[in-house]
Amino acid sequence: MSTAPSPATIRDVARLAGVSPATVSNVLRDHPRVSDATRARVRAAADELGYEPNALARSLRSGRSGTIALVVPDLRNAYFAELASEVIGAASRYGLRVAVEVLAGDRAHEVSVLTGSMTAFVDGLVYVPQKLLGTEIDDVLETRRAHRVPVVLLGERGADSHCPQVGYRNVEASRAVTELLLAGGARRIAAIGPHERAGSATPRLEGYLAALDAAGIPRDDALIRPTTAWHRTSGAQAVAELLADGVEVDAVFGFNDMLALGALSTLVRAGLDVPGQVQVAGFDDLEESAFALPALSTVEPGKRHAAGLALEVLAHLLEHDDEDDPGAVDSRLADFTVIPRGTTRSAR
Amino acid sequence: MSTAPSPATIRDVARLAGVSPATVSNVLRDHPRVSDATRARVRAAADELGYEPNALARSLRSGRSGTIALVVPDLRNAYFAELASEVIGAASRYGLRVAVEVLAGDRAHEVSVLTGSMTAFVDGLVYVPQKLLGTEIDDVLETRRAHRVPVVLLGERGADSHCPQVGYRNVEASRAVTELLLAGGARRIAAIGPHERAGSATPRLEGYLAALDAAGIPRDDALIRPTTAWHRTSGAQAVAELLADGVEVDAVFGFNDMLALGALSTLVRAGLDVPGQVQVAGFDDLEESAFALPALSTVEPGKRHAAGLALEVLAHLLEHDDEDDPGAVDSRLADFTVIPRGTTRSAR
DNA sequence: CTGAAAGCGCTTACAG
DNA sequence: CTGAAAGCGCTTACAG
Repeated sequence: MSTAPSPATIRDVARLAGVSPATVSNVLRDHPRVSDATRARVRAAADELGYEPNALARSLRSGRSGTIALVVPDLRNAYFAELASEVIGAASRYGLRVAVEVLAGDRAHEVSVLTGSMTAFVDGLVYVPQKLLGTEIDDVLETRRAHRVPVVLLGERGADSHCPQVGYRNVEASRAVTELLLAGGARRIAAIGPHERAGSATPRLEGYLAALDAAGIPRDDALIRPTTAWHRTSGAQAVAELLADGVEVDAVFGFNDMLALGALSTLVRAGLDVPGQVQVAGFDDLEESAFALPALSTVEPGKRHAAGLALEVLAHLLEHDDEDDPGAVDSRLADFTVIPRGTTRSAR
Repeated sequence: MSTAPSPATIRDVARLAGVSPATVSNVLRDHPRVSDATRARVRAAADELGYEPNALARSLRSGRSGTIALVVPDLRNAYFAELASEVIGAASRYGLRVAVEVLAGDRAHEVSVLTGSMTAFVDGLVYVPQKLLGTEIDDVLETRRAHRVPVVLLGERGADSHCPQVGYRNVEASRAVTELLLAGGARRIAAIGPHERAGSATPRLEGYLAALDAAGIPRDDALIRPTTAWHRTSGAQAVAELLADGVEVDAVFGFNDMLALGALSTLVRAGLDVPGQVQVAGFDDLEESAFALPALSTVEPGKRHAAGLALEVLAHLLEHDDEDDPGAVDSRLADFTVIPRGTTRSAR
């Protein structure tokens, strides 16, 4: 107690129980072919010594840790926090633990997280790329592939990658939520959030335009307000500029809930009636959105579904790590749900 | 390329470079006593084979992984998400990676996260307890201690534990924010969030009562509204009940920002003027709070400071793992800042 | 049912 | 400056 004791090893337990380390190992992993008497003796010895197997050694020898890593851009962003919770939930259904690693940095940091660190200790990876794009991802993940660690991509940035991917029906969901606005009588819908970079912005713009097109409404570039940062402040500012420019507008579609929430706050502060004068809709269905005033209409893209699909694919790869054709891409899309709330007018 | 290649090992590199594995190891860890010629040959061989050291083996042998685990209750809760980001930032300043593990479950799950899983692969632990209390924590962490993995507790639940702890000045901060309400002219301040269970509720109630006492205002139990869940909905409901009960109130102190935000939304929906008729203040300074309408007055308890202190203590233990007296408790408290915003009236 | 041996892939003194 | 040897703590066939 006074001198720091070395942690007990399997050999200590074996010696105390009067058996071999192999037998201790068999008892501890519930191997059937061990006599009850031996089993009891080993258990007692292990208890007495407070023995806990060294997970590092076990993992090195067996090649399995029972844990996967989830690599996400940023937990301060509620979308990723909620998605992470879904991934953790889905993993537990497969008996897998999750270690979350956060990127929140530059490209070099993203590369170092993927090549080193925790990802080296895990059996598989669910990866939501931040700065890296399709083919770069494949290059960086070469290391993981060499070590037989399967990777599943979650989100839209991995387009050209050879990794299996799970994503959302961005075009369709975006179109559906735009149609909710149209059904409420909107004719001049601002789109907040498009940009040129890879990711969800392009398909969401496409869905928005498709809805307008189907309704016979021509595209008006004055209503399309680019923002690369999809934060609350960007949404607030984009709408403030829209109003300052004197652009006529009767609805706002934020490409994610944060943008929509920022837009909503600007509209309310400006004294406009939502949804009377201006309707608002977002994309993501964050928990917070239900509590906005008025409650934000949005589309739930299928976070839980996507997390479930990602784990289904990953669990499959974990089982059949050697047989698969490395070129085979297994891509799946989650189901979405439009959620009308207080910021939209109900259809007639 | 067609048959899955085994990952290259240090022996493969050694063979190709015509040296011993020990030399390869020395080159890769930038050991100085290696000739430039050998160094170049080893580097070339490693590149050619796409060699990446097996972190598991390295860690087993060297006893260091360069990663710590952060164990937190729930990432959906913005407070923990923001705290996690601060811990990650602080760790990077010590050259440490962070693997986040989420509890979000029952006691048994909390125990299993602490004893097994990723915590077995890391050099140290920053742990924000959820269900476990002081002495139980020590029992569960016996395993980590045996393996010489230092643990630092973050938060208020570990009171009786022998682990070093970092926390907030709950009483003082709570008193200071209550005094902000008093300075704005409040006399009937509701306290939302007290409960009997371990944690921050008790000291925050104490701070609230101390402020009232100093101002010569008697305690009124009708204004003290217990809630165990510190969510937005609980805050909204508590205030709704307060209003329904016809209790006279001119200010609300939510024991965290989520409660305050819920309270604020109920007040605004009820048509009350904030801060004209009722002032509101919270505790935590979540990013979201600055964007409420009106912006929420609150107290920043020192999340970044606490994260920095936790890492300072942990880094110290990592350096001096054997010399320390296991009974020594190193507790530190973070500095707080009162943040007046739109939900309080400025003092005269 | 149990044990001796080999080995997972590294790093660490220790010789030379 | 470089290499042979031992060993981190386990698990895994393989004998018996």
